[in-house]
Amino acid sequence: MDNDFFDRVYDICRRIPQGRVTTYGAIARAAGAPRGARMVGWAMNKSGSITPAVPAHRVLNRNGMLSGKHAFATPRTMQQLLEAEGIEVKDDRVTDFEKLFWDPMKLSEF
DNA sequence: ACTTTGACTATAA
DNA sequence: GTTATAGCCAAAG
Repeated sequence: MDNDFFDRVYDICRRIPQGRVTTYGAIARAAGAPRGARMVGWAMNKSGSITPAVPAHRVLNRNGMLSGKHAFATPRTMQQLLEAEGIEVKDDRVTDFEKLFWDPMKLSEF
């Protein structure tokens, strides 16, 4: 694949089912950069400038916390989007995060 | 070209 | 349990 790491990240993010969430580490690992979790976040930040836009609100940190809420239109946007998908958010953290966690590699199934 | 920062993660105290 | 520090890699200043 000639796609850049960022493009691969975007592709994975678009594959996240609605009502599910994943972590930067999982995406980075699926993209071939297990140590590039921060780059995933950087790519997400750029997601507002790409097309089609990716559901960055479904990407959380390893703790299931809404680490990137401040990058949206308003810090509240991310939580609202998650709640709109049936995800319960409490104190900037997704409840039952482990239950809603979606592994991109599990779907790709090498 | 060099320094600083960042939507992270893991380990140590 | 939380807080601090280090490792990581790429983009922005």
